[in-house]
Amino acid sequence: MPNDVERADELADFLCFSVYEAGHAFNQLYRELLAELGLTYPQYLVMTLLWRRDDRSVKDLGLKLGLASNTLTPLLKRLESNGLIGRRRDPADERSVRIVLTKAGRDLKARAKIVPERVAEATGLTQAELAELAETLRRLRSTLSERAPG
Amino acid sequence: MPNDVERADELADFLCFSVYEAGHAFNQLYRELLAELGLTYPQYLVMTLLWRRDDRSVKDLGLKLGLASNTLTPLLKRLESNGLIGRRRDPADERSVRIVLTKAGRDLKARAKIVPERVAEATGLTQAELAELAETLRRLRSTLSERAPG
DNA sequence: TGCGATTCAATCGCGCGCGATTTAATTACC
DNA sequence: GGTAATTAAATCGCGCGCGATTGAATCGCA
Repeated sequence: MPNDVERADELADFLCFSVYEAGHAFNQLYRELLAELGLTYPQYLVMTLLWRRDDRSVKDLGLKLGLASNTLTPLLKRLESNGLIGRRRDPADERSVRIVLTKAGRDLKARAKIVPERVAEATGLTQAELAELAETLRRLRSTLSERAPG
Repeated sequence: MPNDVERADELADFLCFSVYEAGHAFNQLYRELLAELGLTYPQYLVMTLLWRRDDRSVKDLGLKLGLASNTLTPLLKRLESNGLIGRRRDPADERSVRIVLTKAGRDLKARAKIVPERVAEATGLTQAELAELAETLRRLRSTLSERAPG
């Protein structure tokens, strides 16, 4: 990619390539780290949420991850068939499906402990830089998704 | 997502969610902007490269985008069947396939001009901030992909 | 010249993302 | 209480990403 970016629209294209590539790079990194745990990146994100708090609805997971049931249902079925979670209808509201960790799912938390450590290390960034970048992206994402309130 | 991130490994998880979401947000934004052009985000990236310089090999496009033929070949066939590009074997090296813009593909460049403008606008960032963020992500991506030179 | 190694594109299989639709349960309101 | 509107998951279709493999063309080297 050329470095002679000058105008805002070229910068936007440059940023767009950068975000695209950074996403790929993170995906690749997580893929390698998660391979021995038998998890994909999105599956790891779901497990992370469940390790923080168990027994969530599909809806709740979807809100945290920005995903709907069309993505989550198949993903959760894979986690279920891998023995990491259980899925059952909420007796109090049969529309809702509650996701709970199995023992294997809870036990995986300890083995997954090294993942964020390795990621932090691989970025080569200081804690302060990590925090700043994450916050910048978080704000950028807010700005982008507030636009066009469709 | 909680804001009480303190240790580097929690920051890494926080960053990972942020990158994941920022990627989604960009995808979403581009999807809306590109819908009227009949392009997807990766297709737009390919077209952008071809608008900069026409007549590239699949290999070259792949190097620029970090994609291999398993992703590019079907994508390029879609662009071809939409009449935006042509694909032909390089007579000088029959292993290689050259991608060239059709008239419709070249004409689309003018209509696509507003895309990066809208994106720059939607980020709500100044030119300086755009440039800095893009450069940070570019460096992060370099660091991440240089690790483990597999 | 011949033959193994390399390179490039294509193909296969699987797991996301997501717009759109469907089905079932619950809520709101008359 | 009955019906319409809403809500939650599931399903369908398609387009990426990507590890792995295949097949054809080219290169390297004796």
